[in-house]
Amino acid sequence: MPPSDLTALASRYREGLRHAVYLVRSMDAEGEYSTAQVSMMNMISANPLRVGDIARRLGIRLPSATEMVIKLQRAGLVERLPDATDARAVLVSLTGRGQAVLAEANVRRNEHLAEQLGQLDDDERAVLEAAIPVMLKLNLSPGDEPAIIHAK
Amino acid sequence: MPPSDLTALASRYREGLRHAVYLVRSMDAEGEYSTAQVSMMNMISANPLRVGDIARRLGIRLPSATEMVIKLQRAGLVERLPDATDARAVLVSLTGRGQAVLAEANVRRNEHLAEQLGQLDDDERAVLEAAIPVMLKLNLSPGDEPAIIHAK
DNA sequence: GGGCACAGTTAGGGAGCCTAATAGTTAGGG
DNA sequence: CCCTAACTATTAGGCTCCCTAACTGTGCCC
Repeated sequence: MPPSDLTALASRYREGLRHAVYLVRSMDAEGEYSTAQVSMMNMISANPLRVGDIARRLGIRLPSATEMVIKLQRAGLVERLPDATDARAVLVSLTGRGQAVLAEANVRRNEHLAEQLGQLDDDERAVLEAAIPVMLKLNLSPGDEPAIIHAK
Repeated sequence: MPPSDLTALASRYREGLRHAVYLVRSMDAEGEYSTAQVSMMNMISANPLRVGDIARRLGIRLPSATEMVIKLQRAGLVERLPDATDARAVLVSLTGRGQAVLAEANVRRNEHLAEQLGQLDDDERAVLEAAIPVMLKLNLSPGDEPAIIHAK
């Protein structure tokens, strides 16, 4: 594929990305908990994770993860436990209430989005579904560096 | 399509949306100007717009648009002019420097994203391209004009 | 055991969004 | 006409989520 076509596709995909951001924002506006919070809770729902692991997987810096954890802890959704194998580390796990809230938030968000998806026809949905794995591949900063680095 | 499949698709698309958000954030980290700023500037690059029109098309509230305009004005990229037909309104237009900065920002962002797209194979790119119009359809805000971002 | 690396927190700051309250302008009905 | 209701934008204050820099405490290794 010639570079000029790539750039043209990039330009159009930027529009799609912008709309995706709006969609996420509209979902955040509906529910009690933000996308960031729900993502973090989903991340630790299977196994407790260290704060550093959370930060790395969310693509943010450690202090940002600490801040989010503290807020969720104050809301009673999350616990901070010592790691038996390393006294420096802090394990973050969902409380019982956190599990309930998370389950409900996931249902809510899925239903909200399903409502939007219901307005598409079958072909459009198939096209969207096929694109999801590609969208996942496009994630920059495949593991190490956070997505956001403030210039300056 | 049964509702249960819709919800399952919603759940998977949520993951795609999350990655899209990361991608946008990583593009913001690279350049000097944010996606929000570039979108606003693209919006007024053809014709000056009123602050209210900008807010509506960006899907944000009036005070948020005012704030963004003021910041861009202080950076010398944008001007606020009176509307001859309505003394209440304020028209926002790009300065010469704003036009130059915008053109360069669009090029840089497209090249940055094109680099990512270049790592896909042709089938994946075709799938992604086909999904863009569907992504745009998903963002219709009820009652109002759809938020259309003019990427260049 | 001294020094360095690592995990996390604290402190301070910025972008970008919000609601509520305010000032100024327009337009329509009495 | 004028008065009021509706509209446009701004100001004020507040929130989340992200950042860097500086700090505390722990682990490791020579």
